[in-house]
Amino acid sequence: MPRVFADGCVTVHIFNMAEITKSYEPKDVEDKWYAAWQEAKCFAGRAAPGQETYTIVIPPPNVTGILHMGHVLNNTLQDVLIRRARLEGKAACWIPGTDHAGIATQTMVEKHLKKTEGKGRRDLGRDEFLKRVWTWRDEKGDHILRQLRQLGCSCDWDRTAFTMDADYSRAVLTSFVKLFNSTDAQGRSHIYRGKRMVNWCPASLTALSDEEVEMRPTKGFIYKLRYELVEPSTTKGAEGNVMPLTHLTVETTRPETIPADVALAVHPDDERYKHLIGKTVWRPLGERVQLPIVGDTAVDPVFAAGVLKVTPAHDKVDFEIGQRHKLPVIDLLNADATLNDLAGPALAGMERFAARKKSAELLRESGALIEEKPYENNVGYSQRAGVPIEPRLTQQWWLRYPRIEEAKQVVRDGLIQMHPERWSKVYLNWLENIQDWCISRQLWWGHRIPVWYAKGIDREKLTEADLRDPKKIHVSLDGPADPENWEQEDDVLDTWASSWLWPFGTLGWPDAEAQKAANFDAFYPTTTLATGADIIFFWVARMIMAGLEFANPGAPVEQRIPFKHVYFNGIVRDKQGRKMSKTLGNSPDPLDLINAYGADGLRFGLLQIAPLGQDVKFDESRVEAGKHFCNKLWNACRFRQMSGEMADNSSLAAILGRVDPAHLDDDDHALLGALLDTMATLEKSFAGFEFAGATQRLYSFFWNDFCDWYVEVAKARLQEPAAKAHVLAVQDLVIREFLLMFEPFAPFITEELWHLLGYGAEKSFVQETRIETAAGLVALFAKRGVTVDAAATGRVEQLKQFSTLARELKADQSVAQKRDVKFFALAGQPEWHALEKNLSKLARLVGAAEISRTTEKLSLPATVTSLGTLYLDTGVQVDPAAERARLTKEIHALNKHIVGTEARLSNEAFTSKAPPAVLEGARKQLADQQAKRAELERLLAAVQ
RNA sequence: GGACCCUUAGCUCAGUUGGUUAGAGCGUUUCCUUGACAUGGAAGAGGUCACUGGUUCGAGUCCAGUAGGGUCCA
Repeated sequence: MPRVFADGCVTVHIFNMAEITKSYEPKDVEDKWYAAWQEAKCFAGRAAPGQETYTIVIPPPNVTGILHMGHVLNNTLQDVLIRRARLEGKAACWIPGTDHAGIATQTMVEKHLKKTEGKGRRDLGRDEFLKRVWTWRDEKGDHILRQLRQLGCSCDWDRTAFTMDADYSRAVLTSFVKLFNSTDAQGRSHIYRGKRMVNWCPASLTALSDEEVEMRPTKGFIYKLRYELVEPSTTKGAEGNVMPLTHLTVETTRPETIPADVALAVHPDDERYKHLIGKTVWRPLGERVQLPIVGDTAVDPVFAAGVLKVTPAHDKVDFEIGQRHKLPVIDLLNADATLNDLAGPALAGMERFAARKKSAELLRESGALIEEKPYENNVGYSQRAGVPIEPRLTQQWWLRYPRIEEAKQVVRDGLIQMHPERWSKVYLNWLENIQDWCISRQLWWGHRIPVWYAKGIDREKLTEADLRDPKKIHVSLDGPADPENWEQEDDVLDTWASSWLWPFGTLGWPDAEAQKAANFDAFYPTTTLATGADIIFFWVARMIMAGLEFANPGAPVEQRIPFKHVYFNGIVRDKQGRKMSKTLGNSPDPLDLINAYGADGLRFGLLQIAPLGQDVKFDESRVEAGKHFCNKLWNACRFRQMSGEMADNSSLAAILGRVDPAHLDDDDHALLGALLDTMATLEKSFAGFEFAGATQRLYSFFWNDFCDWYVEVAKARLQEPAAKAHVLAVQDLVIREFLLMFEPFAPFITEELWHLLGYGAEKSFVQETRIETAAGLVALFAKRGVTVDAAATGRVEQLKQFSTLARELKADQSVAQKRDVKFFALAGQPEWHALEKNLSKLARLVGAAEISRTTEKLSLPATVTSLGTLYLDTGVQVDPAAERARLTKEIHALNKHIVGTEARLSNEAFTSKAPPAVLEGARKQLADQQAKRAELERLLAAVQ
């Protein structure tokens, strides 16, 4: 379909060798090529026998999520890796998918339900509610996967997985059953059920794992309270004097829990109180009862007055103290953190924070409150719901992690490498202090735990032994044969207890047939996991343990690990350094950026600010620069097309066949040298996951080495009939190799240009081409009789400096734009020889009518180059004073460097200890600087 | 309290085994629409590399400490 641009330019997209337009318009190109790639199924992970594979599993985004900048960075990185692997000839497989995200999704649907129908989930019942969630997922889900296509992600979409898929669910339940039936090193079942203190989220009404709790400093109050002794006593003061004692002073931030106090605790060695152990105090709030004073080493005698109120139901430490002293448990909180009747009539029914205020008032009235002062302490918040969690004693399912030691060892041994390496320390530290994992959630959306209780059994009172009694508990994938006698567990599994199977669950595990169909043997272990360090515990560590436990059982450890490399990308932050988040509204919509700058521009721009594992502040100007770079590439190719007839570009051999070794000049050699260097740099960058370095080199190679210099100097050579075909061949070669290197970073524009310049046949794609290694290209050059002359780079560098100095001189003389000026070079024979060969292109570059040799010293403005003194004849009278000032300034600047170099060289320690190359470099530098200064001084003296 | 990271130009960032005069993009100053590209070209200004000390012939780079910022774990 013809497209008319604003400037009236009309373009028609035909498949091959169309005329290149004036500027790059990403939209059409992106849509067209993505559709073509998909149609050709060229992202399919297919491995020939023996072919090296490269596998990535996507960190599955929430099924109802939308693309944000973090996804863009993370997925661009994965796409860069997978596309590069394809170009290297590996069987690349990138498995996409989504996570059912239990709490997040259920909360979202519940909110929607409330808003549209005014109902809660319990009004609908479990089955009906789940139907609604699935409908929601079908309507709103996978949006993010479509967005990833717009970014250019080359996932194998036929493998798209979802953690709630039937197959995947079966994998999740299988893992549960296997862990339930297996034991750890101490012979204990990996999975058990127990009434323990958990992190309870009063908003989501479920237990959370420790990892889902976030400690936040929170401003509140601390209340200093009197607990009256039933029998007054004495205590020892600071000087050992005996003083009367009528009450104990307790400080607490949670006075509303006093009705649940069952004791006071003091340190057993505390001289002030140890004689009181066994005595009693009056509870100051709630039912007026006597509380025992117990001695426990968990009490910090230095904190506050050294007396702790013991509230076993509402604090983890208190619970443990309660257990040690066989104290009762009074739970006065409901699931939603309102107070129940045990709190007493004054507080019952109140919300916890209101109850806190109320109880402080009551205590003040009764005289028990001594003081109330502002206080900041760390409070655990539900990461998802953002409310303070409550420690709560409930029955939950727990996992004793399998393979903890092995999981440490594979990282220590380098079988799994983390990039940057420092994260392995964080990982190991977590494993050293690992706690059992609370895997049950009181939700409906998720994998329902495959446990059935015999009807009529009291679930609250089941013992460890009962759990192993098949008459009381049934655990299996498909449930009991006589379902009428059983009731299934209501809880579902933590979302992470499904996604920890992701690297093999997406490859067919545990079904042998499915594994074969997915080519599990070729693609597992996966190669690289790219993710954020914020989920190193949630996901990375757990996947490693799961892989070791379940994948390729019995095989050597290197076949069981889930991945070989973990690349931690940084977190994308806003200009103020804040995390980008929906609530802050500080994240630009990536699709807006794609519309404004093109997907390639966004990808390239973001990678330029994404150093290894460091957080990045998002800077839109980088994305704009990415777009500009694409446009530069586009126009360089456009210029190539306009410079001469296109010849056979269909293969590297064909292009090399058009390169004429007899016509290779210094510029060709320098350019090919830079190309080889860029290729080598990329090879090194990919090996070390250093993307910023790779993008920088690509940028400078193409823009500076190729466009700014080679293309400009080649303009003169293109006028020579004998050299023209050769020069075009060199350009075709370099553009081809550049497109191959650039394709992983900018797949759309490279694909388009690849075809426009005839590198690829119709219905073929860049990624089907094998990229050469630098060494491989050197060998191909050699076959063609070409040896890249490394010394040419230095000679070209001299010419670059020469033109810069010539332009600078013109600018100084205010004739920067005049093109009819004359230059005279006062040069020795070798210098003139170097210049003579390049006069036409130099004249063109600097904008001169003529550059010629002079053997006489002239009275003209001049500059000193490494190829001789260069005089500029503008035809206009110069101002001697200004000339003297200019030369003096330059001499002054040069002097500073000479002084420094002289000082170094006159230091005997330096001359005796520095390596010869460094020493020689310094000597040569000094000689050059001194010669230049001498010449500048001569010029200065000559100005009259 | 423990661990880790960061501090380089006005802004965002490179700078991987220590070695000429520390780089890029954006911004900024001057000049330029010359047939690839103004999404461009040319020339320029702009840095005590947070601070202090140490190791070394030589430190942005290595070591120790200080200050500020950030993250994780308790």
